Amino acid sequence: MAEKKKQNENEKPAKPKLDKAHVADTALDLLNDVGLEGLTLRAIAKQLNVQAPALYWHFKNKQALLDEMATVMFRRMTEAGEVGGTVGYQPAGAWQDLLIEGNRHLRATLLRYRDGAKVFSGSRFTGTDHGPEMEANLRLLVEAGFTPEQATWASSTTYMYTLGFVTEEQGMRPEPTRDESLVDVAERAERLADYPLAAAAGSRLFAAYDERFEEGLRLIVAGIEARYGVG
Amino acid sequence: MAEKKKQNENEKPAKPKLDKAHVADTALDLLNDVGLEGLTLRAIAKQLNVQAPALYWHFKNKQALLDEMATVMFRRMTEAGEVGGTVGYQPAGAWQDLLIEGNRHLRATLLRYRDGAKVFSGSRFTGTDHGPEMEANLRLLVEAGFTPEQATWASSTTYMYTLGFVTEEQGMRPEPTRDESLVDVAERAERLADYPLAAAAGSRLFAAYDERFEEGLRLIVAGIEARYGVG
DNA sequence: CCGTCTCCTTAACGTCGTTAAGTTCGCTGT
DNA sequence: ACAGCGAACTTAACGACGTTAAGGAGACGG
Repeated sequence: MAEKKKQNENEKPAKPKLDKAHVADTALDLLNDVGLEGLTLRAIAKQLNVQAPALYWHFKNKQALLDEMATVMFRRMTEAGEVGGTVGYQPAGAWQDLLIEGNRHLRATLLRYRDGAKVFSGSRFTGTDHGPEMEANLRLLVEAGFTPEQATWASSTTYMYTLGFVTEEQGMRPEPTRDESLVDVAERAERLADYPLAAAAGSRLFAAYDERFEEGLRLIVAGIEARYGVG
Repeated sequence: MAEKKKQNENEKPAKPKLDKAHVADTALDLLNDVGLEGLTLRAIAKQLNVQAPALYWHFKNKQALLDEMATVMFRRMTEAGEVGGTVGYQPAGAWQDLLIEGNRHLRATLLRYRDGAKVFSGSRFTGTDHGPEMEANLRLLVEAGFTPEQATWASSTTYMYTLGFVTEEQGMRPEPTRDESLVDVAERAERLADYPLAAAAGSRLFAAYDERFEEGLRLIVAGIEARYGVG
């Protein structure tokens, strides 16, 4: 009875003791394969070589798991060494770069996971990991000359825009790898034949997400410059 | 052929023959009572004095019903006599009023239904009812001096912002009538005690949605003015 | 009067999130 | 060395969900 630790060659390859982080990681991987509607507790459990109710030892319910996933997404977003992620790092550009780079990175992070925006915006963070990031961002804006209120409005507006944009983007083509749209653009153009501007807008809308996102960001930043008078 | 459509009505108190519009209307009413997660086919059917599978005669599946609900929401939004709703109506203000009033009205419409933004952005319109509205909006912008591309970007950016905003807003306090927030602001402030700017931003964030939405809209419109040089 | 089409019913299937109860295992104190 | 105990899981099951299959009532045209 002495040597029962970790030998036993032809048995299950791994039983590395579940924990919150591991479950959330596995669930995020699975999310890319099956999407949010296929992300069932049973599927996650199977991926972990475990039965579904085992997850209830680590999470009070499915929403708590989703919250943890959102927190992991946020952590990955900030620890990827992005602007404002590490306190004290002063970017070469001004506050404009902070906002643009930050939201660019937010979008990129959400796009890494199928239905990433829905998971993210449907959940709330579990800890206070978002505190330092938020603080650094706001302080940089305040130091650039904004009032705290203006700083809040500026980052909130860009944040809402990015979340809305990616939610729509992933609703149209939820696969992060594939490139095909869910909407048949030709069929749509036919249906809207009587509305040439709307039809033409459609072809601009359903393609070139990157460019459209960037332009929207630039619009908001230009508006902040204009209204708050900080150049 | 059949002229004998609607006689003999003094029988049961209600046998009004289901149709798509009636089902969608009832479902929208029910949505305000039970929310999106409580909006089951069985609950909708019960409200219609009908069994759940009866709905499958009118809709191919639940998503088709949600699409119809979104279409009804859009129709109600435009037929409420809003800017650009009726073709040819020239608002007194400039394109700024078109964008601001239009998005204001979009938000108001989404807020009328519990989880309205989620229903709306998770669905696609069923007909071409949105064609005239979209066309009128874009044409007004083009006539104001925008290129078609700029017009598309301008309305798309504000649209994404509004959708993202209301989605977050309803995620925090999903009840359209109640006023209490889902987040305990005091408890949150305590958790973020070490991050004064973030904590202060929180109290600005979780209250005064109206003001925050308006300010974001003004920021975007100011950016459009600045970047596209149309005053 | 018969057949057909429309619109709905009853019954059931498989899957979902979740709970209850029991089992295994490793640590701890004595 | 061993009883005890709590942590981490299992098996079993419940009720509700979206959805499908099959059938039945009632109006209509020939």
